[in-house]
Amino acid sequence: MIDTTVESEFATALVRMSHLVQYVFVDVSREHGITPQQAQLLCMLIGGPLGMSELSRLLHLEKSSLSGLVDRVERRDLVTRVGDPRDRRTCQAGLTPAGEQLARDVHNEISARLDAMGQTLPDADRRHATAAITALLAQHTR
Amino acid sequence: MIDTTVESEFATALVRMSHLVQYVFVDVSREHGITPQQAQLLCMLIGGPLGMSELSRLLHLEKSSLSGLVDRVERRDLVTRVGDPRDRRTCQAGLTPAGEQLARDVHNEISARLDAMGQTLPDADRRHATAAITALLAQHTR
DNA sequence: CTAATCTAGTTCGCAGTACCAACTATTCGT
DNA sequence: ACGAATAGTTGGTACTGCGAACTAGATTAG
Repeated sequence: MIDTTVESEFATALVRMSHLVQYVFVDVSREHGITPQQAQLLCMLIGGPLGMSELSRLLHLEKSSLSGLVDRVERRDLVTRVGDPRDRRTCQAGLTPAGEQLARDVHNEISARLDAMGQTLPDADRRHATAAITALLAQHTR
Repeated sequence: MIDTTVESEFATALVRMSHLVQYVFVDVSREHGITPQQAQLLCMLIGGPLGMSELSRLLHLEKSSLSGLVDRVERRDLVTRVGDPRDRRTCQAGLTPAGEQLARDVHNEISARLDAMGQTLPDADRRHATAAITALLAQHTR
């Protein structure tokens, strides 16, 4: 039997790294009493409120999925929907004070853990890898 | 108001890269009619059957979650449970021929897409980044 | 200016994910 | 042989994410 499975060190490294990052997300979110999806949403709102359509695009979610996600964090008083009087169809999701605090805590904790991992790398290597990844992201995020 | 949010380029790059990889996983899995979790399980079994406990550890899932996941792929005839006569408590999950084919297809397609992304990087940069990530993974995977 | 259309978001039903607690069955230690 | 440890399953709950159908408000065409 022929082994038809392609082995790419690059792809393998990315996939395994991705899982490692996911696990950090899961762990930190859980420690703060929310789900990773909710954490991602909160972190995305740190920069300011965003419309539902915008969020749905940023999070790669169908608008119906997003409605539910926002419902659940709103029920926890972490986010509020604010309507726009200029276009009464739309609304913006923004962080409540509690949500703002939680978002920053989660964001900082995740950054701290990933940075701690990065410390095991020589500074030059880490900077080089960061630059390469950032360049790759720039190419593949429209 | 003070901005208490830490900004780390390294952490940000990892998180965004992780999401990009996740989207590839979601897209490819969907195109093959399975969920990303099922795809991850199938890919993990390419190397041969594994016990439920082993899988639960590798996938960071509670054993009850894994039972359900294996149930669902077994219902689709992609995986079978095989009991061990030497220890009648345990069982191994292994790929069926259809599962083997699907696993390889999904794995190859994911690798191909990630490699294609990597092509936008100079060879030296890509190799350097791969080495750095691999080193980091070695440190943080027991 | 109204009718047709488009857009923004919600609701509903469904399958899947993941957890915990409780359980069964088997094996191991003494 | 009996109590403890181990492997896996079951059942209940909350959350995730999709598609289809829907509501309401904005926009465009005639």
